[in-house]
Amino acid sequence: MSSTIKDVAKRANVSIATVSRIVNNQTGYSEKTKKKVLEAIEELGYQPNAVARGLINRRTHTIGVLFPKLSSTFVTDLLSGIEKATHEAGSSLIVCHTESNGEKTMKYLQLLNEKRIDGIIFTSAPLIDEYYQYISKMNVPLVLLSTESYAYNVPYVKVNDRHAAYTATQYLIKQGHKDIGMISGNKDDLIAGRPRIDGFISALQDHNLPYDEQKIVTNQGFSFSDGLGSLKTLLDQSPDITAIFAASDELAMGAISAAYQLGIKVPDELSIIGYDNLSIAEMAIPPLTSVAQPLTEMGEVAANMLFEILNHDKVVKSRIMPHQIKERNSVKERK
Amino acid sequence: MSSTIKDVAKRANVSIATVSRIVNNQTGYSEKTKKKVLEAIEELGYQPNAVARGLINRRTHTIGVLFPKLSSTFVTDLLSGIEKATHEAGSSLIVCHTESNGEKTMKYLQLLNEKRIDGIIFTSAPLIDEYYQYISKMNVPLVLLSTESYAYNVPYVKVNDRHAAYTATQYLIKQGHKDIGMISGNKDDLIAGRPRIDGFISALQDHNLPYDEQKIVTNQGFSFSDGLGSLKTLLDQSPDITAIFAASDELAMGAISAAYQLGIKVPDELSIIGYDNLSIAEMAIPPLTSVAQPLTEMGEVAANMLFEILNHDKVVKSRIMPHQIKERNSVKERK
DNA sequence: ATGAAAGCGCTAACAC
DNA sequence: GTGTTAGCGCTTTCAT
Repeated sequence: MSSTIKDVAKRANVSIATVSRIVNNQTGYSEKTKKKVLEAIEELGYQPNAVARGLINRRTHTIGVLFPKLSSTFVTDLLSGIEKATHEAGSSLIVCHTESNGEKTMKYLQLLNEKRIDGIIFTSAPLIDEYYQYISKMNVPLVLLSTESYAYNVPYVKVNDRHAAYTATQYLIKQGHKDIGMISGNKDDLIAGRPRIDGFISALQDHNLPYDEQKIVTNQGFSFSDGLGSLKTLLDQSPDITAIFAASDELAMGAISAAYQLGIKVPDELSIIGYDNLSIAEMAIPPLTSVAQPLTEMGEVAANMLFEILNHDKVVKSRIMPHQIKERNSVKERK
Repeated sequence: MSSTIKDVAKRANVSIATVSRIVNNQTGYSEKTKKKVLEAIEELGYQPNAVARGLINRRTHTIGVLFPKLSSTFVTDLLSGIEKATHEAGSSLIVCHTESNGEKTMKYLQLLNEKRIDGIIFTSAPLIDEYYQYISKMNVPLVLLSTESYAYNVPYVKVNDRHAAYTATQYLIKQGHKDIGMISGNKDDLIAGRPRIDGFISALQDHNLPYDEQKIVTNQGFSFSDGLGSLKTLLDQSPDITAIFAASDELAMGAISAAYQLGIKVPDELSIIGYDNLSIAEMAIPPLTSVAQPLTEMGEVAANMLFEILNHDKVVKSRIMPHQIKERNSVKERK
């Protein structure tokens, strides 16, 4: 049904080469022919076939983004930034939800390869050797988002997790808290788990506050249900704490819910600070103070990096994004 | 860098036609050649070029999904269902976030057309004439998700909003509430706004409960901040209500937060039921009772519908998905 | 069972 | 300023 460049050429009484030149804003035609061709295009409702273009130009104007199962609004925020920047750059986005499953990731990578996408954004998961090797062979640029690689030199966009955790803990300390606990994610997760724990411990030590292992409860992940279960454990281990740093907002929400069930008043009896500043933070009761990551902006930056490489062949530098405390009402000053 | 069918043919000492047959599991070659070719493929790491295939087959194995800005986890749930079914069907998904902006939608539609995607899922927004006409010209199948069209005969997947709202209200009534208010979305939204209001009113009338306009507060949208502002208005208008039906979980969360600020105890002094059963519902304090829509499943169903049309040329029937009350602790029985 | 060749819709090099 | 032609990587007749 849809017409081709041939149809346009025929209708305007020119060759397909001329049509191509005009469609691509090149030079080498008179104003008169241009007008004629444009009219023919209009009349036929001609839209260039991006598939044919992709075949010859070796550029599909499509990029792929991979992400594992994550706290949902975390993903949405990242994604909407990526999507925005991608479309502004005239490309489109193929999303691949890997469910933190290695096999599936390889399948996706293969798919993206067959589709000859222009580049990849790899999100929130460790870039293991197998993936890296495969992507290298694909020969397309790669940007890491909300993750980084210690083994390979791949540009990334993320906040400094250790630093952000330090800031959060320090905030609690400045509010007068001296006995502080942490509900953490997976301590074996070297990207987001461990650094936040390290930042927490550093802050305590730098301020000469007591620290021992009983101050931390670790979990499998960063989810609400992890947080729900962690509060009691933490309180059992360290009954005297007056404040908690939770390594994600969902963890914090879980802790708040658990506190409610236990009859512990937040923030009067216990202060809690979260991490991420998702939209759920403002819905909490009380509204959750949190370390904000600029997720949407991070998504945009990552996508723009990719296009920088793609369009200008530039070597890009990784970006550490700023974090900041978003104050709400879940932390109380302790005199 | 990546090799082509030609390279494989050369390496295996056969013609490209033979390679093509083997790759596509057709007939017309000996086991011996097959083995030879498969080896060559393996050695070269050959992956067929989907772009070239798309050009000749007129099938890109890519579908597009359009959605406006929405309560974020609502989108994620829908999206993950679509994504799952799409990849299981061997296709990929291009996401287009339209921001409820008409102009942008047309641009996306054009883009999807140029990319020659196989089909479209149109989500959660009214299918206006301009879109419908354009998609018709594109000549690709269309499925509506979480929306429907009264003007055109387009298959859709959604719950019966009016019925679901009725169920929610009836639940409140069965819990002994006689004076019930509603915090609604946009009353001019004929897809999700109006039907829920109608369902609410019907339930009241069917049970001989008093109804007047003061019982309902309408909003621009379905957001948390809409809900935050609505509670006081509703209580001012109708001070005697003991229960509220909120037309979305975010609206409900907003109302709960407002109640907290006002010192009103939920559910002891005021019961609240939400709509959607998003993941935030379980994070609320108290956990929010809500009318559940099977969002992920709806996404899967919509995608599968599209593939049904695409692969088997079937005429598909619209699907009304079941809703159900997910009981938590925000509604209290009133004796 | 296998190969040669045409062609999908387009771009770009070359010719005039 | 404009047209002719080769070819991107593949599938599919049509021969053999």
